[in-house]
Amino acid sequence: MTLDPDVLRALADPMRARIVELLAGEALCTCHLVEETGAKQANVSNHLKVLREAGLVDAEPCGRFTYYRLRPDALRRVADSLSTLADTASAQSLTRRPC
Amino acid sequence: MTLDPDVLRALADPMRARIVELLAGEALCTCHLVEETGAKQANVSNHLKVLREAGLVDAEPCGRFTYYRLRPDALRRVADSLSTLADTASAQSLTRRPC
DNA sequence: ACGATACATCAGCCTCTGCTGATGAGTGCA
DNA sequence: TGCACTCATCAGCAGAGGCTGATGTATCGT
Repeated sequence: MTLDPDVLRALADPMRARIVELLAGEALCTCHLVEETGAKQANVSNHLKVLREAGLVDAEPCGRFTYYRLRPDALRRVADSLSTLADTASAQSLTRRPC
Repeated sequence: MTLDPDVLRALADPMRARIVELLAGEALCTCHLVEETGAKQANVSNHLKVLREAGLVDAEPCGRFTYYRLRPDALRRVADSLSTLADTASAQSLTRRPC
């Protein structure tokens, strides 16, 4: 299992991480996120685009609103890749390649 | 469990992700990583500094060499935070705050 | 039909960050 | 002691990415 740079990069930004944490609790539309984060609308929209393209978030148009929903499977994939990496590291913690 | 931006940012870079994957198999010194990645020595050294400051890697000076070892606990912490975030998202997948 | 609202996109600016060549410190070998 | 090697750090540069104001599109209420 190899690490996905796009997903990790999307999660690495503090504002996007905050959005992900907010969306973990409930589905929210952009105006909610603008209100919660205090950021400008264009800024939030840009971050949501990054999260969407990384596959971390689904957009659900609903009238003139757009609800955003977190994709737990995407989060779980990253968690698994990091977990298995930690496991292999633990297993070979004493191995050291000679110079 | 909140997401650690420093650790995620450290993992988000492709070259650093590659270094982490290499270190998951065995402890390596900088010259090994320079050889494996094909990057310049200064570049690798900078990436290792970022990984070190994020707590993802331990440096073990050994004569004129410096061995780097992955810290599985740090990796597991990120994995757990992402996993619990995925769990809470799954549990409340139908909740939607009204506009 | 018109105004208000929600959202996306764009161009411009600015900061951050990764890459490189050069230099310096520390270590081991002849 | 002198030389080669490993590694860290620095200054400089170039590219990426985040923030903002402005504009465009679509939808709802009156």
